[in-house]
Amino acid sequence: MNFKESLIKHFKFTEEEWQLSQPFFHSEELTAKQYFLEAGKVSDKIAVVESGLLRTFFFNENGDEITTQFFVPGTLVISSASFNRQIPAKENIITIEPSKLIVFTHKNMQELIKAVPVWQQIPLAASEFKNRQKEKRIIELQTLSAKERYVKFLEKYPQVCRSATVGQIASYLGIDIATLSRIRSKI
Amino acid sequence: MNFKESLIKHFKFTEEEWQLSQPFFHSEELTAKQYFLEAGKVSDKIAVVESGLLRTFFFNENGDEITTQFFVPGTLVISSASFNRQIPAKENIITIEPSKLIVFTHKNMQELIKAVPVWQQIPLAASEFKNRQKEKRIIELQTLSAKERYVKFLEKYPQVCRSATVGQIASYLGIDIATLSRIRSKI
DNA sequence: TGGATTGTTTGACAATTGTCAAAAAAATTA
DNA sequence: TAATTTTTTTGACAATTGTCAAACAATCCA
Repeated sequence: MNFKESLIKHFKFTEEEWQLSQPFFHSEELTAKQYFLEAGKVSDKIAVVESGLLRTFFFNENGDEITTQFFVPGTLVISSASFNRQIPAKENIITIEPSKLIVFTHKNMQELIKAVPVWQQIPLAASEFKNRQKEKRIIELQTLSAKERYVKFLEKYPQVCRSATVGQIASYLGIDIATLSRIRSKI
Repeated sequence: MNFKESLIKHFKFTEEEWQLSQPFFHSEELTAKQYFLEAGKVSDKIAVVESGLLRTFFFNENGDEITTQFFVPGTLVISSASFNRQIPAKENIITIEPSKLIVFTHKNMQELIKAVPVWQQIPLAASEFKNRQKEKRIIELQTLSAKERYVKFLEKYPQVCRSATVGQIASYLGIDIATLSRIRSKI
């Protein structure tokens, strides 16, 4: 299901509303390892992934990269804190693979909501969806062993396992890279 | 800062808007260990904590209670999944101490938004706030050792440490109860 | 009050996970 | 392609965390 179809399905967009909306967003293609957002800058855009793969990361006090999110096709790429409050981002968002995105700038998003009222409901729905995702992730980190977390990750993100490095996945799961390598060798 | 003051400060409520809003919510006092929401039921209300302490928990496959959130004064008590989508809750919300709550029913909340438009912005703001909270919690679970998580918890929730049991805090931090007891004895 | 229940601590030990270093493999680029 | 860089794996070992069981302490009511 692509972006248009899911708007029609989940938010009852009409064909007309879809047509009216189009001028307010655009497509962008990023090559591998290109930044969508850099730490320290104010995020002025969000995007829906059409194809490819992205991740969010920051540097911890030891200078190690900590990956906190992966963005697969169909998901919303956003730094909530930076985009919603227009403050500098603490994290980076970068492509892992070449990716095609549907991009909404902060300004266009505001105008789109005014121009096509059905969009009013989207930010809350998106925020609540992210909330439910994070809640699941919290419970996994809270209750599962390293091996169990990896097994669930494999099930949920089989594509990511092919493109992301062991180091990226390890930091996402809160496991040491050598430990994850051993877990993988036993599966 | 109480509930009224924070609406005025963060959402620019006028005295009149506050007065108009009052008929749409009410105060409730719960004794210790009283349920605010039971797993399996559809949540029909949310609340702001005036005083006291609550927690969310569910049972894992071994039948152990897993505490996933604590609600201190000033915070919003909600099961997002159940309240927003009106589906049965997977988790319980229960008081730890006797608590005083400002309660909004699902029906009243809808009417309040219609009657006093300044409320329109609240659900999104609340959802985004919860998102930022959860993001912080994820990073703590992902990057900190058991001891570090407990130290941060102590700083953030000194009140909770006094009322909650070691078992509740341990499950919240994803630590075995005996291990947390040992960590505590060394601080 | 006293008995029962619930919660906490502790010991002995086991399992899991992390650290450091080096080797092997894979990816990048000159 | 060859050289360089990055990533992954592996070994030896250490530290952290979990398990099971028992003792101890605190709380709850009858």
